[in-house]
Amino acid sequence: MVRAAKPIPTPERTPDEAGTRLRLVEAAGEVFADRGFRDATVREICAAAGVNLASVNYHFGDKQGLYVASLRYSMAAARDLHPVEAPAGTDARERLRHFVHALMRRMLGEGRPAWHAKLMAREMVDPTDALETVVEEMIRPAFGVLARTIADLMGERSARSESVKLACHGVIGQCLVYRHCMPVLRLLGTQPATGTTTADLADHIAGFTLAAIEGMARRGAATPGGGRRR
Amino acid sequence: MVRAAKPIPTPERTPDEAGTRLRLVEAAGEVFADRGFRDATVREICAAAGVNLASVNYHFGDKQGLYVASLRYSMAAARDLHPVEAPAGTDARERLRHFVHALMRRMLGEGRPAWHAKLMAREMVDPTDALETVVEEMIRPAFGVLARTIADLMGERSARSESVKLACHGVIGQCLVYRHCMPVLRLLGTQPATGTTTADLADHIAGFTLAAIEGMARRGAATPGGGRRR
DNA sequence: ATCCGTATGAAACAGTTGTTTGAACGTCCG
DNA sequence: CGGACGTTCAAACAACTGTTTCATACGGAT
Repeated sequence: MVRAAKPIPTPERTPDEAGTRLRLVEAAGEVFADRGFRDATVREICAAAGVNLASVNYHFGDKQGLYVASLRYSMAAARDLHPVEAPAGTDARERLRHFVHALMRRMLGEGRPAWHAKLMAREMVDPTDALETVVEEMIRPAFGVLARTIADLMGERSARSESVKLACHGVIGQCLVYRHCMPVLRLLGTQPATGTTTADLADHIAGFTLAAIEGMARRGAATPGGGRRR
Repeated sequence: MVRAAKPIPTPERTPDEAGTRLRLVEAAGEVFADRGFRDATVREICAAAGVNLASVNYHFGDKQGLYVASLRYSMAAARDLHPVEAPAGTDARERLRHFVHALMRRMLGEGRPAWHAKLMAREMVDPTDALETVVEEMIRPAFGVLARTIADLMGERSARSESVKLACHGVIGQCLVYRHCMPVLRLLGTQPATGTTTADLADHIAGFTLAAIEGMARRGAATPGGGRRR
């Protein structure tokens, strides 16, 4: 009766109220992350959160409402814990390194952000209506940071040139493989050696990318003259 | 009664019998590819195949049986249409180019192999019991081809060295991004320009990778101590 | 204390799912 | 002809899902 008038009661409660709502979002994030939106049942989520079955509909309207809430929550956490933008004034090579490290920590991070990347991976492979939000609030800004960095490294004036875009895709792909394909790598036996840290992987990817960009510039400039990049 | 004794009646029928069984596998491949295993309903698959609802249980035991059948079917198609191994005697650079082209055609190919890569993508992001089969029959052989090629390019004796593995992951990641993230790229507006063909993308990835490998070799040779950052 | 809006609880509802059932159909062989 | 066999069919089943319902408990303002 009262409830019908407001499917989602309030966008956010008073800060001290960290009860059912928050526990639901956190449990949901974890369950959605490793079961997927459809496979995850609200019963399982509620059990994990220790709340009543009806709570999700009361607080979030429906299952999808809870899903986008947990998505937003995990995006905010990732942005806070692993910002992709380096301090102003950092040179392009170090900015690239910084970006790759942040992205890799997002991909392979432990704890809360652990399911962040899983959620995103699922959202990419089979998108829901929430994908647009994710792209606009999370991916587009990060991509802009990367594109400007790459453009600087390549000596391109526009961060929107085709070759910059391709290089960006390459960087993202190199990172993504460790989130999207980890079960495969494990079965293959090519997962990073036990001593290898996330930072080691990030260093390799940044180095690989830098070598590629400089190498391609050298090759492009080789015929006319000895034009060196640095 | 008779059926209980053989959940999956026969592995393969006589060649001319290209009826219910084949139509089911093909319809299932397509539906599984863009709905996912759980979201796809046997009702939808049967409707698409124009067969009775009970056929899937009769011919394949259960839904999962149909799933692995369609997975095998699509793997075989991809292997036949886009072999990753270049003719014997091809030099390493050209072998890399060949591999990347084949992989990219698998990822972005039209028609039958279109859903092959989608199926694989889903299987990687959220694996079922079938993943092990996929890895052994499909991914491991292909990975071996790539690893030997990269090892040759890097002048490494062993295709199993850590740096070879990392470079392989990089190549695969660069290709994967176009399958796993296409909806994101579309929303971002960074999807390949309209004139860009799959072959163009493959050429870029191969060139990028070659430049990276050669650049890293040069850098390593320049400072014999091992030019490590950080 | 009483009232009222918010929140939680247990149970039920309605729809969809994979799977099973038992009958019908066609075909080959005796 | 007449069973036997492999296959298809429409209908039903049992389990599970997201969602709703209505009753109850709590907490502060009157």
